[in-house]
Amino acid sequence: MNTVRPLRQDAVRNRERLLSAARETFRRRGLDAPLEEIARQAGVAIGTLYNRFPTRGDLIDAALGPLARQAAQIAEQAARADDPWAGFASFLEGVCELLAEDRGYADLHRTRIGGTPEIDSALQRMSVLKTAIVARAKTAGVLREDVEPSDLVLLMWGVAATADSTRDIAPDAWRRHLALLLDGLRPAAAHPLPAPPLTFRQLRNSAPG
Amino acid sequence: MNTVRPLRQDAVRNRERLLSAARETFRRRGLDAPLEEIARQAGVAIGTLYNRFPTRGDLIDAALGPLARQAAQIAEQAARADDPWAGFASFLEGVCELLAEDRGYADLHRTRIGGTPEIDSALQRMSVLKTAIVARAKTAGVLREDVEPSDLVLLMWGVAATADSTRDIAPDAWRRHLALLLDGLRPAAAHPLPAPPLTFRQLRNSAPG
DNA sequence: GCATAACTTGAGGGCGTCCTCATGTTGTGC
DNA sequence: GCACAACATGAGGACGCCCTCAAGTTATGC
Repeated sequence: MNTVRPLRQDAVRNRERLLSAARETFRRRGLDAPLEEIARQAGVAIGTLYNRFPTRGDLIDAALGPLARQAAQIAEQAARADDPWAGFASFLEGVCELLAEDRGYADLHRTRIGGTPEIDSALQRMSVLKTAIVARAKTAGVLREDVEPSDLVLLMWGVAATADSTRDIAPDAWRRHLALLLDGLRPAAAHPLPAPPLTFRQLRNSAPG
Repeated sequence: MNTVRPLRQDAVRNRERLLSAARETFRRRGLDAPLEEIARQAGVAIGTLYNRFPTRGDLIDAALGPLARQAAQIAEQAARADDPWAGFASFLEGVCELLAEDRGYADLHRTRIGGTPEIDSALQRMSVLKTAIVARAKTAGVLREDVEPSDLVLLMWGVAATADSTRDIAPDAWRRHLALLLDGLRPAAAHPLPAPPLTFRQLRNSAPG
């Protein structure tokens, strides 16, 4: 349990540059973007990248931590909203906005790679808040009773997919998709659902594709 | 305009095997599956594959033609249904079923690669029928007025994405997603939509990802 | 059966990406 | 300013995939 030796100044600078390049590249190309491109954009040799971040996961964790925190913050704000429906809707809209703007975050959201405590705890916190937001909306009678938090995950994956396909051509098209979904989530619209909701276990094991 | 010389018998057999392997592999791995895997599964050298199908597109066209026809058939049946809503819903459900079962068809649907007349005309026919199905449901008053055929494309992409992520773990999860969407498409549920629908032009230029 | 065109084969060059490591460079503490 | 640990570098091996082509094999028509 010895103290971590501080980085040398040039190393700090290069780390900064790498993170900035990683954020940008992951945002545009997703989490499986070539690492060599990130190094090039950072103006640094590929070896330096591997020096600082031995695995892709390490770089992802360091680069996307802030985004995960931002997502948790969105959930917190939504949970505190005066109107339960407005809170519920703004949660979905806020997260989908992140998903639409950042391919990297969308990948993270889908595959939950996060190994670092920072990301894990942020995602955990968001998950808890999501459950609370759903519960509050249900008891207020503004959300249909038969939807579960796990459904929201599926729906957000769907919105992320349309956002992905239309990003370059109509960056707001996903809002239409989401609006239709929201209308389907209101109690007035409810017709019986044909399949059981996903369990947490199922959700954990899905989507490495 | 000379007649095409018939293939040699062994060539015919290899072609058959290649198509069968391609259907299977595309179904499981999507349209960018390694061609070498298809050749291997067909029990044929890679050169033979390139001999018969010079480009990936050629192979896709030949392998997925039947599926495109099947999709058009689904649309035809849906257009002929007695109940306009049932027809509309069965169109979405039928196409989504294809998308969920076959990653290759989902890719085709997203990227519209088809160069062969067979696929092109099938997709074309489906597009026309889709418009008719939407129109009929609207005039019957069972579908909200502000949705356009192009919206259905987006929604289906979304369902395909969730199907993709849950295929191995809960093969019917997408039905829940679709059911929620359908509820959002009913006139009773309608709240104003926040963005204009995609134009055909926009749809054509989207999603090479 | 034979000649020949049709077909098959798989080694191999090209490419992009991953990751390592020997070598060279630079910041830091004394 | 020196010495040394910390760091940076980029060539290069490994891998998987693409696609070609010279050489070998086989079906087909006579």
